[in-house]
Amino acid sequence: MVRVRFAPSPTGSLHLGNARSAAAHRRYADAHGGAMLLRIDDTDPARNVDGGLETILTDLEWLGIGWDEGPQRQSERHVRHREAAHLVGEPDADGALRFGHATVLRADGTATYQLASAVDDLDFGITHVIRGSDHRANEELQASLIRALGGEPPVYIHHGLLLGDDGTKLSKRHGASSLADLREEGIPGEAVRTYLDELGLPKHDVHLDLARLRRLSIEALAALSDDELAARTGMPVSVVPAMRGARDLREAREYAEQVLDPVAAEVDAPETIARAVELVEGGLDAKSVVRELKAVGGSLKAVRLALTGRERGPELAAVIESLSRDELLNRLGRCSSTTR
RNA sequence: GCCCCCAUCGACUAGUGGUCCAGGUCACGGCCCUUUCAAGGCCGCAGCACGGGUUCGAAUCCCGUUGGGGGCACCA
Repeated sequence: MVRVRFAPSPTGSLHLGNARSAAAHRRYADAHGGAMLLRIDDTDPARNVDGGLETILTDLEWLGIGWDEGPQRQSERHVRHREAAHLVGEPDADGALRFGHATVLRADGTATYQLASAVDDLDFGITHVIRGSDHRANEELQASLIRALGGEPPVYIHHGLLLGDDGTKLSKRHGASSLADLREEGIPGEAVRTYLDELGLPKHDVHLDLARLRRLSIEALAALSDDELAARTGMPVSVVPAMRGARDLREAREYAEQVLDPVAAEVDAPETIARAVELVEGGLDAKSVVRELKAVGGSLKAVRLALTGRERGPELAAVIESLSRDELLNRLGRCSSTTR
């Protein structure tokens, strides 16, 4: 029975590297009919952030990644860790316990990552440890610790790292790389999940490809039904036509707001506006209205301005389609009266 | 400095000795669509890091070089 554990530290929103690891664990467990344990590596009180656990749970849910056991906080296992440290460690001059060259228990009695990780992997019957190559050097120590405790070490699988633009290990300083950042930017969770799954677990490093992520965002949006798109953006279904073509949820919201909240604008094209009013009153559909306006050489720009107050935005036909007849006449009428 | 890992278009990759004068996707460029910005459609550019082997035959195997990354904490 395969058992893996995803073990983030509660230091804030997961960055893409961690998220990639989470997705890889889920996939590995599923592929082998195994289980995934969620473990919170919070042995260092100094690094723990308030609400750190909740943030991680939110991130995982957003990605659609579930787990089978946990969350298990390492800090809650300190008694067992201390016991194990005394089993294998040697006291040093500062009152800490060491195993070989590594400290396993600090002088204040708290376990270090090396110890806690090894003990928990052993106690929870972890069969495969999947992690980035930045952990490669930890394998020997941790395996030794487990053997010293009378256990059999798991299989260690190290994969290449996710690199930022500068070609170094992705970290907070690279910016816009935490899940919270991406969510803020309007990238749908499933686009991120797809991207992470595409990464797989190669041994070589991989450059973070933001362009690919944006591409997947466009595709994820295209795959959403009208109702889903409306729900995700918190906008009424009626304005969905105006949101199509947006590249992310934030942009979709902006498009919708343009239609929903027009700003005042000077429009100087009375003939086009009058014609538009006629066409709308005539009950023509959006596309036909646009076609007819074009046929008479009307200024579509003026119509857009009249309807949204802006010079740019979603395709005019989509804007018209997103508005009710009354609202269309209202906005067009308001314009023709102010320009006359 | 020492130890470890890796190496196909700009990026992500397919490719595991012949079917590869290397295929796909993204980016990029051009065209079309669009009286806006996108989205969409079509076409195109571009690569096996280098040098030695092994072999009838190498992107695929071996060695070296170069390049890149990671580690060398009482951080995880």
